[in-house]
Amino acid sequence: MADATKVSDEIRQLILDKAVGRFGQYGIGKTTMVEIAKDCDMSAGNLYRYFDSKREIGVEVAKRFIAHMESVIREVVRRPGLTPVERLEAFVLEKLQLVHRQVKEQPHILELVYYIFDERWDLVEQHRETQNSLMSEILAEGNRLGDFEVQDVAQTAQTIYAITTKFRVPHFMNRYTFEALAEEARGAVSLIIKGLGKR
Amino acid sequence: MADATKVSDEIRQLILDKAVGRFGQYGIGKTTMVEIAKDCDMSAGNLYRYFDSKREIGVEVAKRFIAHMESVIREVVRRPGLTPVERLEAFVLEKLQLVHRQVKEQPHILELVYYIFDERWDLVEQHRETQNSLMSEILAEGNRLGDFEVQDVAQTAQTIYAITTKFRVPHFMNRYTFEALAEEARGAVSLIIKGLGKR
DNA sequence: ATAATAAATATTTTATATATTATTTATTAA
DNA sequence: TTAATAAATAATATATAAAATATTTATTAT
Repeated sequence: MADATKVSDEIRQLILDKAVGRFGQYGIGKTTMVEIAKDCDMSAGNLYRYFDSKREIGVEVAKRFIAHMESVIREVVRRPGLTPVERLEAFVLEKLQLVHRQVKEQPHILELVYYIFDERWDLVEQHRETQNSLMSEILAEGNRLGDFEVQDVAQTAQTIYAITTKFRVPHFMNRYTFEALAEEARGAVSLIIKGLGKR
Repeated sequence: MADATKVSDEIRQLILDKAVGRFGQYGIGKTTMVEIAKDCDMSAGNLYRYFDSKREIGVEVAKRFIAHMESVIREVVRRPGLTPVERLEAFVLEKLQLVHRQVKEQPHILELVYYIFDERWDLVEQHRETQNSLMSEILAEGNRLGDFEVQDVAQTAQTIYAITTKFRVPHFMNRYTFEALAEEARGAVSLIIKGLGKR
């Protein structure tokens, strides 16, 4: 039984692997269930033993993408030896870089994210909470080391997340060059840092 | 001669007046040139003596809307007797309120703004410059009165404009309630103000 | 019993015809 | 000569038919 579920989870993962490839290159609309099935050496109908719908596959792929971003950011931010200020800066600038590169290199994956924006707002909120708690971690460490003097850590984290929105929403990536955004982001970070410091 | 152009400008304004009415209520797509012409008691063909295209009418209506927002904000921000901090807060919160109300009451007008996003990015930049110089005004006054201690006024104004993006982009108005956004905006303003203060 | 398929059906997308509307031009009035 | 219109044309949007694709179901294999 535990075995059966493991096998079937492996097949789910296989399907998702193949789906990312197609979705990333051609977009969800131009990818057919038959194509995904062929990539997995199975029939289209059989996909439905593992997912309810193409839509669900799309959502799972988007979830993976979000999870990937979260882990990259987490790793960068927690890299040993950084000061809290450096962590905060990394948080904002790495995310910008990540999203910007994605927009340029595999814009189709972002279709899926927009998908989630419309259908699974709960996942967006969950992501935001994850990011907020990472930011809270940075702020708390800053407080501990005496670099910051933040009263309400959680609410300040939320504020910082809100005001750095421009630097991670795909929409803006096509309007400005990466350098223009990065420049603004650095300005934002240094203003924020001043705001966090001792009075 | 000066007379002729005045007359023809009056007709242009009349056309725009009628167009706003239709566009605001039904959107640009559902409004026909014949309808606008009828509202003006003229033939559809005659509209082309005053505008090159329906598209141009749309752009001019959007320009008006932007100009209206600019004047409301300018007035609020320059209201006598406010402290620089109050002006800054008014700048952010009034804009939020204005856009939010617009989204709820006449969403179609924002179609036109998106229109401009795609076709007349120069107007968006011009608006941003206008807003930045208003913000610079606030910062300079704050410096003068000793409330702020801003090194580079212009660049700080730009930063503030960038980090308050979430509070004026229509897209976000449907995702969050007004109160949620206002709460975040207040948090943002107070963080910004700490960042502007003396070290 | 579980896993898979192939065939049947439902849904969605795409292509095409039709109708509406934007724009231009020829004509008339002030 | 300027302002306007009505009629003609070009472009766009809407409705419809055809094709492609997603999903379900009946059947077969393991």
